[in-house]
Amino acid sequence: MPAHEITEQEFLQNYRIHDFDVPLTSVDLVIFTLQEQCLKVLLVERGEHPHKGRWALPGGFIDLKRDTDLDATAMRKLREKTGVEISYLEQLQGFGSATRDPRGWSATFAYFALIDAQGVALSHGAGSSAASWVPVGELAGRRDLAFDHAGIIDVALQRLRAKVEYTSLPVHLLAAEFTLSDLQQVYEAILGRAVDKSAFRKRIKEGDFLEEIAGRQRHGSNRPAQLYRLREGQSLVYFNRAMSPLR
Amino acid sequence: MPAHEITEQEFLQNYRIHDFDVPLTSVDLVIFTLQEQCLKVLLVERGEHPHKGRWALPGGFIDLKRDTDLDATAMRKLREKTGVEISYLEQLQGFGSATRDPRGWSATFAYFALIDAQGVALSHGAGSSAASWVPVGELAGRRDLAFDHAGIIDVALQRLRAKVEYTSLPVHLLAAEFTLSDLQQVYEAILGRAVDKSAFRKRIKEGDFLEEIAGRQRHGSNRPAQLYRLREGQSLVYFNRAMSPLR
DNA sequence: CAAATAGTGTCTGTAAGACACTATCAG
DNA sequence: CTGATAGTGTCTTACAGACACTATTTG
Repeated sequence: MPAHEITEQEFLQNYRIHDFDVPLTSVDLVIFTLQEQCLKVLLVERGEHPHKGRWALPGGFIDLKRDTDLDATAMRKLREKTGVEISYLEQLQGFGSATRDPRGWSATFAYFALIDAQGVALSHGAGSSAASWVPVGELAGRRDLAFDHAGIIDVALQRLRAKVEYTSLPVHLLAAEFTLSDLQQVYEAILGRAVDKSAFRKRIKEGDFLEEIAGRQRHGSNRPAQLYRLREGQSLVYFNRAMSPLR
Repeated sequence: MPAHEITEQEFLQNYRIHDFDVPLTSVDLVIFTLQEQCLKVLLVERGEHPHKGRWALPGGFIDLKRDTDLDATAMRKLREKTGVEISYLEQLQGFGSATRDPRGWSATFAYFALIDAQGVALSHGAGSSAASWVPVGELAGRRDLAFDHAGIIDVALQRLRAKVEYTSLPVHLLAAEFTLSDLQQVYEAILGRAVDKSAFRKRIKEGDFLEEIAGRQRHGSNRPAQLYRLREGQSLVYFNRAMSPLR
């Protein structure tokens, strides 16, 4: 023990991170996609203890050497599981308690991703033996998810459904080019109710986050539909009214 | 190494949390209050390394023995610093990176609290030598805050200002009994602009989260004002329109 | 009475909802 | 032509903003 007051530099030289207990800290992802008008969540079967063999959210520990920050960890996990490089990713919420993991006090930074699942090949990486897209409707009855992951998915779903009412979020579930009817169907699939076409289109056009792709139309046995793409840098637009009165 | 596949129980018996690196994980609080119509944040002067002597958000490590979950840690910190037992508390966001703390990879669960500061005696607990309420306007120019706390306060302020536009959040900055004029002043202080009295009162009454306190009025040299209190269990009401058009 | 703040009524503008209407393709 | 889906126009409704008006106290 030095007689003088120690400097910050001396303090750091003698500092040992494991001199006191810290919780087990991880990052987990709730990855949503849309397949056949049905909202689905990606789950992986755990290949390791604890909860080996049970289904869980993709995620894992922070790589202290390679991940510069939490977003980097989340992005890496997303890439490892789905191969997807670009998508909508936001932090959902932290979950931490003494009892959520049998190994002891643990905390997780849960993320929330929306991807277009067309052409996504699910990888079976280390630590997970299988992966599958599970319709959110089938999750209600399931008690077999690992840790508190069922609860995390619930919170993610609430957030998604809330944001759909007043933001442009759902575009991220579509491929780069889509029609306004496609987009309307996404809103309807998540909300679980029909929305008025005229009101919907007025709202979207006013939001001004899409641009027509000149000359590109989708043809069917009907009037061709204009194709749109997301305008550069407009990943999330807030409308100033919710989509339907709550009262 | 057992020849058979190990069971979950065996796995847990041999598990050592420090067999691999985990980040230093903490909980920090952005505690807002209103004094003289001015929004302020609680800062404490750090009494220990690192960043000894600099101002920082109140917070610290999770007590793995006593805190059952993250909310409990946040509530405990709030109580230790302010003595306040009941207030509005929500999780803000996680912040984590390799560089935010000189001790190494660290992550924090940032919380967001609103309290009525009347009668709050700031305690000078262990690890902090002084505490003070700093007006948010004075933070813009300050470069001397510890860690990434200036950035965390920025995010908290954005969240607060956004939510004021479409929720009943500001009631939590007032004492239990208040007039509608008091409440309007809080909205105006946070938004930094005047709001129309008639529109404001219609909106609040329709939200139906306040109740008149029968017979209780505040008297001055003018018409007395009805006192209101928050209705039981109505800690946060969402309006279905933002307060002012964003476009 | 005046001064001050509490509280209401009335008009207007904006955007959502309902829904009927027109447009444009394949076959 | 029909059937199908794309896309628009018109009327109504809900509610925020502006702002003038009334109400009730102290002194």
